[in-house]
Amino acid sequence: MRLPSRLRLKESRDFARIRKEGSSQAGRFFVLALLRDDSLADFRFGLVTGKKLGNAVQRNRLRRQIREIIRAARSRIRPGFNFITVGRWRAPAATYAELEQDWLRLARRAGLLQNEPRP
RNA sequence: CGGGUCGGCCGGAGUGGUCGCCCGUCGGUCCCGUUUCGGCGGGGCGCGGACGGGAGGAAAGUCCGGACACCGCAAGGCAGCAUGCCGCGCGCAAGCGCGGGGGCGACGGAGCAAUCCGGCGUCACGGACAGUGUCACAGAAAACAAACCGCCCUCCGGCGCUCCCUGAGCGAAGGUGGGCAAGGGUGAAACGGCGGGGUAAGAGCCCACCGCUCCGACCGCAAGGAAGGAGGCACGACAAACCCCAUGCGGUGCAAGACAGAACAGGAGAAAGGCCCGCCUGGCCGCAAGCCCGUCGCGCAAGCGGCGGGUGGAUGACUCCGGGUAAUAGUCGCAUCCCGCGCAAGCGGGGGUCGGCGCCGCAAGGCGUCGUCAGAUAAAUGACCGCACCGGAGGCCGCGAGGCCGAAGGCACAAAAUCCGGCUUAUGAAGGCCGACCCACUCU
RNA sequence: UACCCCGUGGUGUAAUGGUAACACAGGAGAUUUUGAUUCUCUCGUUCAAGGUUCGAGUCCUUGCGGGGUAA
Repeated sequence: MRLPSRLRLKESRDFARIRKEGSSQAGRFFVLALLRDDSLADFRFGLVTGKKLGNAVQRNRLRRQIREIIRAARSRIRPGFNFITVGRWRAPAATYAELEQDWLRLARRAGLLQNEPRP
């Protein structure tokens, strides 16, 4: 399953809108915020890795790992959502398995995941 | 010769599988235009398409300099800033390399000491008789000489002492005038040091040695050094205080700047006033709006880099420099025309002209290289799994020396953002080179 | 990415190159029957490391940390 950058949220007003009007779930390593948008055929997502998380190398690495988690779960993500994932300060020290477990738990609780994979 | 510790320098991180990200080219597919129905052109893409390419030595910090762009075209002056021993080399500059000179520091040696010599380390190392300023506390005195305690002489004084007692001699405290700077002690720093002579006491007052200042044969391209002579000493420190001298620098920064589309809103013409990115000499003038998003700038470029072999010089290695060889040169800039697509910026293709440099050829004309292939923009270059490597908790075998298995964990610092040169800081595995020290061995 | 500022007790501010000062807060003590008030004492690597200087919070260099601006 591919994950091109076309699905990325890039504009500041999108992020602000989701944080203001959407709902959010907080876990050990991430904060997941999402907002329904039925005009979308697919979903769109944004990533936030603030300066508290470390230097550029650590932030880039975390972002890639989140991207990989979303790519792996893409077939089960319900369409019609904009969501953003914010890294928390503990995340750079965690392993990939820990990050994936935490993110999936948040996504399930937020109702982002469906049980049956989409074709 | 071997081993070890510490420091410096070079060196930039193994391998396989599955999946993914960004850019380019070529396909595939859908749509649009056109069509002589074969195609052609363009645009889009969600294709589990193909091929090629895809972070660093510091990409970092932003401490300097340059390119480039704009601003008043950049001229002069003021202000401000930067640099600062000498020579050579490289460089546009910042700066770097090598050599030399001088200062300072601890150490070693000589000497009674002052001081001198030596190698090592280190230095932002122009100027303190151009001027101004500062030097706290302590101390008598802190920058130009002076004198608190003190030493000495003269005179006054005279409560004391001695003697052969109407007298004579000695004389404390205190005071007047004068000479001196040895000693005291303070301080970061006190107007030379040590020894001798000299003197009422002293003093470079005189002498030897040393230091200092001036002159200086001679040496050196120079910074500077210096035999010798003279002066008896006068000349404190701070310019990373103001400053002076010399040299250099216009300012702002790719969010520079150019353009396109869309959106938005009134007012005015003179004057007042405003603007021109330190100020002046000097100019200009409708105001407001201008974010974001998109296109360009933006990477086929610099006489740029890499590989192999050999040589001379400097250096501790690294490295740097000189000359030669490999080695062979068709590209660049600007203007302009045509076609297609796109709302447009622009993109793609083609033609011709002008200018510049270069190889081959008489000429028309032709030619070809080891590479130059990061270009994102909420920002690509990775994720996961395995094997290597380090690591050794713990376990097993053995009488023992020792051998075998092996978990956790680890596998640096850190990621382009307009480009380039330097500086600084971080880290630096394996392997290699150099220096200092220690141990062992051999020889003397 | 580029540029510009700032670092002094727990907090907010001072300090011509010469003993780091003031207020509030905290702690201990005194006064008071107790408390408040008042008084005394206490609390510092001046962000770090080098350098200049006799002497550095101050001057210089390099780092570290924080903040700001970019119609």
